[in-house]
Amino acid sequence: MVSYDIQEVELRWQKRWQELGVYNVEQDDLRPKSYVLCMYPYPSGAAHQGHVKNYTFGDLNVRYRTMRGEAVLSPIGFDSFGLPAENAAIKTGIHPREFTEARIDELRASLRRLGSVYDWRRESKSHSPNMVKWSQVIFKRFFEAGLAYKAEAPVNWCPGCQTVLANEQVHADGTCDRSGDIVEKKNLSQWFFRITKYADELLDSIDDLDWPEPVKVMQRNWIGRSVGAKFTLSISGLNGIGVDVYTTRPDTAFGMTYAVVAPEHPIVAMVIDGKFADADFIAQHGGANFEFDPAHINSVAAFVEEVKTLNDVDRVSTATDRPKRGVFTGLSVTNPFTGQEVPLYSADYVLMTYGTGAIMAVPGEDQRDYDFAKVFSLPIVRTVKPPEDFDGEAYTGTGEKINSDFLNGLSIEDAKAKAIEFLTNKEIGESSVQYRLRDWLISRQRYWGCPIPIVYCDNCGTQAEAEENLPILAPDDVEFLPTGESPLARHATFKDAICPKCGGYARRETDTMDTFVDSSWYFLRFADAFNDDAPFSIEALREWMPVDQYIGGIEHAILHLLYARFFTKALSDLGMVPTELREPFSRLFTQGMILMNGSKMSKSKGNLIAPEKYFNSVGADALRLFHLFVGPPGDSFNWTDQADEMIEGSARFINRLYRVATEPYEPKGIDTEAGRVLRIELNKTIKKATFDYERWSYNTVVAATMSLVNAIYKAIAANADVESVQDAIDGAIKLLAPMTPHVCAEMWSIRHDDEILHRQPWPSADEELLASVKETMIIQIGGKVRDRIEVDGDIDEESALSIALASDKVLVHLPNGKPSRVVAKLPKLLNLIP
RNA sequence: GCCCGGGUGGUGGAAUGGUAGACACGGAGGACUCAAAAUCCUUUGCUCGCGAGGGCGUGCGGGUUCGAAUCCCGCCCCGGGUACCA
Repeated sequence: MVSYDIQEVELRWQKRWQELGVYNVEQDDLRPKSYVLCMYPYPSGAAHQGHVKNYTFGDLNVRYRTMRGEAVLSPIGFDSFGLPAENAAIKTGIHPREFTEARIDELRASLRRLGSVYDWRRESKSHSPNMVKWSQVIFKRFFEAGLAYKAEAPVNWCPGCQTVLANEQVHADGTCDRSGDIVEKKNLSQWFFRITKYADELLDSIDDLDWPEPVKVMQRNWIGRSVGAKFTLSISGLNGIGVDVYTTRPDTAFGMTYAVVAPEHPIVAMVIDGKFADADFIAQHGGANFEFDPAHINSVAAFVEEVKTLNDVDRVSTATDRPKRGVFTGLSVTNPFTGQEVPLYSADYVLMTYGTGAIMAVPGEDQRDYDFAKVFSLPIVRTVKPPEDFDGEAYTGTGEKINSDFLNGLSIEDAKAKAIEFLTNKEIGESSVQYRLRDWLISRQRYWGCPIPIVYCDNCGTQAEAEENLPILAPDDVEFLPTGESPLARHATFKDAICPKCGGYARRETDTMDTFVDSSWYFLRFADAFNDDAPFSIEALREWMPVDQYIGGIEHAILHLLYARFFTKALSDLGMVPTELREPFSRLFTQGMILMNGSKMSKSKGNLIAPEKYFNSVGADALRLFHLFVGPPGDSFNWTDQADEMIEGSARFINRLYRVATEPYEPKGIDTEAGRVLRIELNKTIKKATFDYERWSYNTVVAATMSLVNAIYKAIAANADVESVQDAIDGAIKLLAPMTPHVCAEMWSIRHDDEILHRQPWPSADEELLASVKETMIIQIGGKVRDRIEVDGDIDEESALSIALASDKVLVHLPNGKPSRVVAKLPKLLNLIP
């Protein structure tokens, strides 16, 4: 079946593109600039099918845009810090650097073998001293600007990874994104990035991004802005002690029949400490009429203990179907709207980490409160009139306000505003905006990451390392042990530092940064990869940023893409990137996954079908073509036995074109009409393929080109003229050049005296020729197709009708011999209504 | 539960309100060959009919329209995200 030496041709062209530097670009390039980037790959070794798909899309875009006359920045690098290398070190004793470099070499070789082209001079590796230095410089600037801070907080600890995790790395069911272990809560002092400062801008500017809608929706939900009111509920019988609550429904305050605090709320600790049974404390707060039954101290303490023993999975995952649990605190609070006292409960359906950790409970209009009220037999009052036929429990719909004194009769919206006005006037509350988004925890108790460039001085406190001392590199002489303690913390001298302020002894921070920090700015470095003075310059970023086309997996919808957006905005405010650069990625494409039996094809599942197998048999071009042809780029593909047959089919098509492109064509006689038909087909295909390239419909580009090749074979069988046939072949080669680059380059160079195909301009369709083509007019009777007739492209309704009425097929279905009505979309369609 | 996608031949899929099933894979038949492979050609939604031709058909039920896979309403199923966020 093979008609050319695939291995030889593919390797030769890979070498040639590299030597010619076709895809090396300079800042002073005069062509229009664009930037195409695939997401920073983690180097896990040789490429898998997911990589092949991803990098084929990337490479295709680079080559297509280059042929369209653009100077395309196409860089590549490796997200080379991370846990697997360190875990391997614990297991095998091989240093993470050595391990990682070997994996990078494998992945790099795979990408080259795939035929992916890059400006390799710009290659980056997160663990290189150069990149570590710039990560640390950026951290230092963040620290100085108050965007990086250290705080004690309840954090997610993964026992499997032996480190803390960001909220974004913990799944809804409380398991670790990477290892799947159940994440534990620990109170630790950790470093955070103040991403919440940008919550509003991160949310609002999503609208303007040319990104897939599902990704935009996920980011909006993750940031989770909600608008409502915050106010204080004072403890009945005491002065100066209260509980702040947050609600999005201040209009329902008249329906508050109890209040709830989270088990971790400070007021709960005060109950357990016996504060409310302490005569001095009560006297201090003017509690002459205060009543408290000390029996509650034990029952509250017991409840808090019970909750503590539950991990997140127990507490959260069965959220909606588990009966509500809680305990009466023994305290009452006063509803400021009604003046009534209502009981204060503690329950774990209220989370300390959201809002104020306390709520007013309105069982009439909130299902969770309703469920709790039922368990504890608490009163339920409706403040919104439900429809007549409402038979649910809590009513959350719209309606007229009732049982709400001065809010009665108002709409919910108006009542909200008036309730906030009431709180503001009484100076016990105000309108408030809350976010689901938390600050980004970046500390990791691991070795193979970028060290946090901070020292702790007994005299001067927490200090950023002096810039001239950067990079701070992790020492090589460490022991990798599965103890859960970072090798850096155990190292004899790494901790020893000099305070940059006073010059005295200081203790060095031993935690490293989350690897998502590295991938939050690497794309900026590519634009100015040779800069020795700064991570990047404003001028270079003005030339190349933002990334015009970003390509990667949907699994990064929140984590990487949100962090990178935050970095861009923060760096912009710090003056390190252009002020007008607020978003890093103009257009995003998320490719589909490769599945096998319904689950993701991956090394850990042991269901990999290695690309090497195909590189060594049918070649990279055929494998690329298969991935492009199999379906829409955004769709997942379930790998079955049929895949091999389809890959064979791709190889067959390539050979079919190769044969016709390289064998001499000597027609016996000339059929000019056959030539004309082929010419029309060629120009139609150029038009369609170009349109489809622009809309990322690569599977239909392949289909259109296959049709063209079929037409070429037909034209040859019909003795079409040589020029028409040769033009059609050249056209097909150009249209396929971004998809199957090697064989196309080879065919072009054979046919055109060693010319470089990928430096050729993109073909354009002959519109004049296309305008002269006859169209097929569909004749419908009452919407059903009854005949098809060839007509001129500019036919008018009158002639179309007379042609139609001359057709027997039409007249059979038209009892009166003429229509009662005519709908014409000429020249494509004529619909006659009987 | 809520929020996104999606449901079309034996299979992957095509069709931006206008010929449903392009293009492939697989199947069937044929040519070439001593034979096989490779290659080339024909055919391939279901159904009635010898045929010309007709009927049905895009998860299900309604609707809008001259015309619906496509738009609207109500369901069913599959995939993903999210999960007591007040």
